[in-house]
Amino acid sequence: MKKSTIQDVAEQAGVSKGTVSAVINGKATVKASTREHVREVMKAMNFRPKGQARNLKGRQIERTVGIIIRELDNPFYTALATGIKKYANEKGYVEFIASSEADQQNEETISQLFASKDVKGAIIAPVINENIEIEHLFRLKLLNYPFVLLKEVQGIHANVVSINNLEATKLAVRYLMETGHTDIIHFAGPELSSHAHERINGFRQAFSESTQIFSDSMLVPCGSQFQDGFETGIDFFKRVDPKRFPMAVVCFNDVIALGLSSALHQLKIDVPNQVSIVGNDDIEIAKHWSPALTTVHTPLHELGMKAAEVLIRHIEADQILPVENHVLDSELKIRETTLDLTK
Amino acid sequence: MKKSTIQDVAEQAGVSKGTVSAVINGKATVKASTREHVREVMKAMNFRPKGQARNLKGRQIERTVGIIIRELDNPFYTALATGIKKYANEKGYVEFIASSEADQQNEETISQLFASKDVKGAIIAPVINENIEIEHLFRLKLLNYPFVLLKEVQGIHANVVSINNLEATKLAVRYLMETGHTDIIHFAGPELSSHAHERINGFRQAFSESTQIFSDSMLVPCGSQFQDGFETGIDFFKRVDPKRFPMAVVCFNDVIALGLSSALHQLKIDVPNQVSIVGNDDIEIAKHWSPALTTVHTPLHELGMKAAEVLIRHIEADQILPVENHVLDSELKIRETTLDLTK
DNA sequence: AAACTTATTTGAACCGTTTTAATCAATACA
DNA sequence: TGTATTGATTAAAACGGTTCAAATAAGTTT
Repeated sequence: MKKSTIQDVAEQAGVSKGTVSAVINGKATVKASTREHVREVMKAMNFRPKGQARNLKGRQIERTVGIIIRELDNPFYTALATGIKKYANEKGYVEFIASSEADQQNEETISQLFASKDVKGAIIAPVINENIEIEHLFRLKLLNYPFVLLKEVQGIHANVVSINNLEATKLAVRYLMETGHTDIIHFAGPELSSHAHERINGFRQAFSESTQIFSDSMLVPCGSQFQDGFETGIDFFKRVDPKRFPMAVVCFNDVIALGLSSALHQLKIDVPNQVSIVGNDDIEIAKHWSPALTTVHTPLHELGMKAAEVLIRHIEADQILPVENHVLDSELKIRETTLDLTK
Repeated sequence: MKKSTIQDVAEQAGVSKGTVSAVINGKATVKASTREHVREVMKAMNFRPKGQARNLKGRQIERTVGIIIRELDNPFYTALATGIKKYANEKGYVEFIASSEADQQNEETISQLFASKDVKGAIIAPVINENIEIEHLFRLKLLNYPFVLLKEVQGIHANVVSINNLEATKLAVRYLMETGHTDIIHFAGPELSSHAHERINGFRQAFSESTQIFSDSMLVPCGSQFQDGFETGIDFFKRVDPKRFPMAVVCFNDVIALGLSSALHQLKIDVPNQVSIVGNDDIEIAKHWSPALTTVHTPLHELGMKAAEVLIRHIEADQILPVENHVLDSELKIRETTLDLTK
């Protein structure tokens, strides 16, 4: 069954397209009785005017940006989106958020939808996995569609605004070393996550830049959810000889760090006196947790603002601007889950 | 400066519109050299084909729904959106999320944008305040645009899927009464929030349905953020005579309940032995908190799923369907922050 | 070199609205 | 009664692309 058009309505109602259009747009020129009649026909036919056609005529001055995040229920992304929003709103833009749920195909679909709906530009947290597909990004480039990636993607020359994950983890490890820790391990993130890999590399690299020696046994596979941190924490520490304390755990993210904290509490292992914990991200709850979590603050807000700034500049430029690449630095927030052994 | 069109590009490149179109769409029929040349002209002119015009021809089978939430960085809404997403994705829909930041004007702008971009329908968490504006909702109705409200709005007959806030709070109070509490107070939400009012009413009503007497002094203005709960908690309990214990606090939401928990911890007041706490919403962190928070579980997931189900049914119907109204019930989750005095 | 093929390109029709000048009808004015 | 005036409606021209049959160009075969 074909969708009805304004033409169909006009015929059915015995008036011209122009009149129907006037009714749709609430123009005062149409006679009350005609308006009523046309409205009834519209209802009867369940006629929904096509927005795309409506916008065609007359310049559209509307300002919109799209954001493609990877997970909806991850505070990491909502914090990021909040940063984007702040800058974008100041400039009069509305933003639409969509989540790829870490699926390449979804990312592609969404990016094409943004372009096809004349959302003016997009900020994309790209899905990264083994055989990464970037054809859709090339398609955007072909359309001169402005976009900013939140992570470098091999094979495409595009705007990037990103976090220095490597440096972030090095910051954590370096601090622990400086405060006298000699037994440092890493609760690592998901196998597939490139963030996780970068953080593992940061961990390694911190050792190679120090006098301490790295060993593979320092890497404990964990995950990214609270439950992962909790379970891995129980599993690991229930067979650790208390004589080994004090030791320190650098966690892939705050959420598993909190899970670990919870596990240690249950095992009656004292934080930070027996085990020091460092998180990563500095999510909202981290500073409210008891004990407050020492963590590497990821400047999500700044990341979002910067990405929005770059995007909007590119959207509004008359000419195609040169590609930009910005890397933001993290900052260590020392709270209550780390012990300074030099004191 | 007028935006360039495919026509401009064609003239500049010395080819026809059809050829430019073929280049844009990567058709194989165009000669390599021509393609290159046209691409260069496109770049030089920073030509961005208008998506709306591209879609005009050829049936669009695309499936999209929009969600208007009130706050981006509120897990309440992301949980809700996750529920919507689950159902919508199953049905092959992509969703776009936008936040009104509790601003009436934004809600209006966003809803019109959704309609104008042919997003097939919308789920709206409406902004409610003193002089509520619903003209934009009428405009949607005129367009036969399918939408579902997540809260009843006076003056408009539309689809609604909502939570029974009144009943939720009554559940909490009733439980406390049944377990022997006789000193129950309420940390109330923001002045302007209609949720907050409903919950206050629920609190009141629970008393009127019991033998205990309600008094205005039981209502403590608080807010909705962690910090609000913390500060109000300190302020209130630092001047409570310990002889008054045991007492119980029903909180507007989980976030302030956690803030209160934190405050009591700092004041060395024991939860639940001296003070029982009941939250509302059952956010993710509530069950991981120490002590785990007793709270009223708001079925956000179900709410989202139901709203999506109703919306998609209305989107896909040939005829205009009758308006629906669904109210979902909450459920009490008894954890560690409440003491049963009858035991 | 004529006759076929195949590779490119063109031009006109079309998509579903809005817009506006023009028409028609009804009423008011002189 | 003829002439403005006002009110409603219409018809045709946009809007900015896509599509596709037809035209043209380029290569191949005899």
